[in-house]
Order: sequence, then C-alpha cells, then structure tokens
Amino acid sequence: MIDLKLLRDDPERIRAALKKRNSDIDLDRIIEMEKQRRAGMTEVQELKSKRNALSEEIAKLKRQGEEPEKLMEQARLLSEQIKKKEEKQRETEQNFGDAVQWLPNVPHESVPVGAGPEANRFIRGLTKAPEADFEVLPHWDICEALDILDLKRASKISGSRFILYKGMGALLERALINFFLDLHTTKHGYTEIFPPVLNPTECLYGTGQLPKLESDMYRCRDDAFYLTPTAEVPLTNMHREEILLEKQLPVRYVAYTPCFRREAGSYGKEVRGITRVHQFNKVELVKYATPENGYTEFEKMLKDAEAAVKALRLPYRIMLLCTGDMTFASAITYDIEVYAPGMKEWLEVSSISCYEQYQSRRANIRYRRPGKGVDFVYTMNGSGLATPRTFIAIVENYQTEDGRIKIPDVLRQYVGVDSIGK
RNA sequence: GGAGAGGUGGCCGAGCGGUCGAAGGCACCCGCUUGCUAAGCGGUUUCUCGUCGAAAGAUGGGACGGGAGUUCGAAUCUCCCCCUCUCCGCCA
Repeated sequence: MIDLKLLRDDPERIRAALKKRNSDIDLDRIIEMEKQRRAGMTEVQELKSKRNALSEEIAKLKRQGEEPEKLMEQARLLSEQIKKKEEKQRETEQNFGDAVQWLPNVPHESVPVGAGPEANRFIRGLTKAPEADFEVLPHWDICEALDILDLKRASKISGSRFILYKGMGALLERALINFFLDLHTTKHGYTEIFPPVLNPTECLYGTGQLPKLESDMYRCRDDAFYLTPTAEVPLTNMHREEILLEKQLPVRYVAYTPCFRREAGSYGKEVRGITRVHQFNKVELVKYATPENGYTEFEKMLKDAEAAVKALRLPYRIMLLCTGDMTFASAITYDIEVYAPGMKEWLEVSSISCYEQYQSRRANIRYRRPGKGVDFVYTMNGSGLATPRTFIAIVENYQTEDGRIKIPDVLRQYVGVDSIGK
C-alpha cells in the first residue's frame, strides 16, 4: 500500500508514479474518496465524544443514587444516530480501501521509465551472447535424447506446461535446490525455512499479489487458499501484524518451495520446453530491514543471487527493469538473465525486488527503535534461483559436442558424477 | 471428527458492566548509584486514526482473536466465526 500521507500531502508524486507506470487509475477519484472518508470519520467521532460525555455523567449521577432518565433517553437517541452514521462510514471506508489497494508502488528514482524490455538498463555482466563452437541443441532435444525430461508424460498426468524430471534430470534438479539452499545458508547468512505452500487470501493481499494478480494464481475450490506463486508470500507474511525489535533486523530467510502459476494469457509464447510452466521449483530469498539499511541490504541480496549464477559459471547479465516491466508492488527490480545457447535466448533466472514499505504497510510489519517509536520495515526478495531456467542453462551451456552434459564443479558433490550421458 | 481449556500491551500475566488503556512481572529507554563478567534504586514507555499546529504539543475517536447483539455505557453479559493447547478417535 502506498503511504496515505503521501496521497494527502503530495499527490503529485503519486500521479507522476502512475504516469511512469502507464497506469490509467483515476487518482482524483481516490483523493476525493479519501477526503470524504475523513469528513465522515470526524462526524462519527464527534457524536461518540458526546455520547461518552453523557455516559460519564450518567455514571456519576447513578453513583449518587439518582436515575437520570432524561439523560439516558438522550444517550439512547445519540446511539441510534451513531449506528446509522457508522454504517454509512463503513461503506465509505470499504470503497476507499478497495480503491487504494489498486495503487501501485512509487518507483525508485533510479528506475528507467519505459514500457517494455527495450527500456531496461544493462547493469553488469556479458554485453553479448557468447558463441558456441558447435551447434548446441535446445534443452528439449538434448534432454529427450538423454532421457532426463519426459514432457509427454508430464502432459499426460498434468497437462501442457508441466515438467517431469527423470533419472539424472531429477537428480540434477534436486542438486540445484540443495546447492542453492546450502550456498545461502552457509555463505550468506540466511535462515532456512520450509513453509506451507497453501496460503490464505490475507497473505496474498499482504505481499500484493491480490487484488491484481487473482487470475494468475491457482485457488482451492473448497477452502480460502491459493497455491503459493512464490515463497515470497509465506516468507514475507511470517511477520505480518508483528512489531520486530530493531536489533533483530535484518531478518534473512531462504526457502525452497514449488511455485504455482496459471500463466493465463501467456499462451502462444514460449511454447517449447520448460521456460514457462505452471509449477516450478525456486529457492527464494527474503529480507526485512530498516529503511536506513534497506538499499544496502538490497544490493547485498542482488550479490547473493548473482553468486549462485557465478558459482555455476553460467553466462549472465544483470538488468535494471524499467517502470513498465516491474511488478505492481515493487519500487525497483533487477533481473539476472542467463544465456541459453541452444534456444539462443536470455532467460530470467532471478528477479530481485525491493518494496520499501509498500508490503509492510499492507501486511503491517513494523519494528521498534528504542526510544523512537515504531516504523514500517523495508521488505525485499529475490530468487536465488529459480530452477527450470537454470536447468536449461546448464544443459545447454554444459553440453558437449558428443551429446553429453557436463556437471558444473559446484554440483558434483550433489550429483556424484562428472557428466550425464554415455 | 468428538470433548475440554484458552486467546488481554514488545513478551508473560491479572482483571466485580462505569473511576480499566488495563495490576504485577519481564524487556526497553532515561537518570542515580555501586568497585566489579553485572547488580541495586527511582522514573518513563501500548498501538492506531482524526482535528488544530511549522514543530514541540494540545485535543478527540478507536483497539483486550474477528464479527454481530444486549446496554445510556462491554475486556467483563449473549450469539456466530477463527485460532491455539490438552485428551479421545481417525489417518499419512
């Protein structure tokens, strides 16, 4: 949620942010609703103040053994009036609340303005796709040849855009998950969490998937749960409605979870292979920090994710997303992309976002600074990494001319062999 | 699924329908003190939303799991829901 004080005191900043994001939200309507809401609030409060005074008076008289019937009658009428006003006010609040949920975060000033990927800014890494000295097979071909993915049967048991890893493929996938978890827990100071992946509606509002991304998620029919689209949801909601101590911060969590996405509307794109699927594995990083340290921690998180790509020795680049490419709740987002020489494409394997206080306001996650009251924490998260595309990058980059796949050094202790095939 | 207990401030934990935003403790912060790996003494500190104010602050509303009700008035009474714990049953 955006800061309501900003809405009141400096709406032009929000208007500018909306423009940068190409949003067509009617801000004036929301401002108007907010004014109405406050006016109504004041009215109700004044009536209640009167009633409280009356009640006190009654109590006093009763203690003296009197029966102040006239006052009681007056108070009764007041109460009725209050009830009516309150009902109206509740409606006003509800409408305002619903509307304000749709306001996206204000982008950080360093974020380039633009509509699509072409406006993203290169930060570091490879400027050019590396060339292989032989014809690299795309992952769907090499994986079929080596019998480590079975997409036909995945489709038989679940449908299109599902992955079935098999044999050494399953082992490689498992190795990746373990490697990522070990890396972040032992080298980067994250605490491992293994959370539930069915999350209730409140959690999805908390992190900002709802209301906007409703149709991108799987919902349970009989219970108010969504299948988690990312571990960001459980990890960030762990401290929902809490006041943390300043000395606890930063809190760093890492979790492996499967992630579920309907990918509605993406049909026709990326049809082959496993770049875009309904269920995938991801190791996710989440941090809670103070506003002062927020961006330092954020840059560190980018490095933590980058370390994973580096350790696997994959060709990569880091892009700063433009306003049009960022998600709704994010103030700033970096993508780490690896190159897949078989597909001849750059693939996003990690997206690292800082939400500043946008999520913490929604989820009411605060911290106490000794002697200086409470404030909302900064939250941020990043993939560290998502496996399917990392898997692709490995089978395509580590492919040999004779059709094998070498195992990256750092994974050997998990896989137990040097290569897959022959 | 059945039976019972319970959900109160950052944490633990009291709380006859009005003087309870809530005893006490812990923690925290601020002083003082002390010759010892820290203790003692005193004091402060719930959160939230309005209004006025540049600010310090002043003033009012609200919050004791959530919602509805009874009442002039609810942490306290009634109903519904949610959650936690214990026991029984069932199941991986």
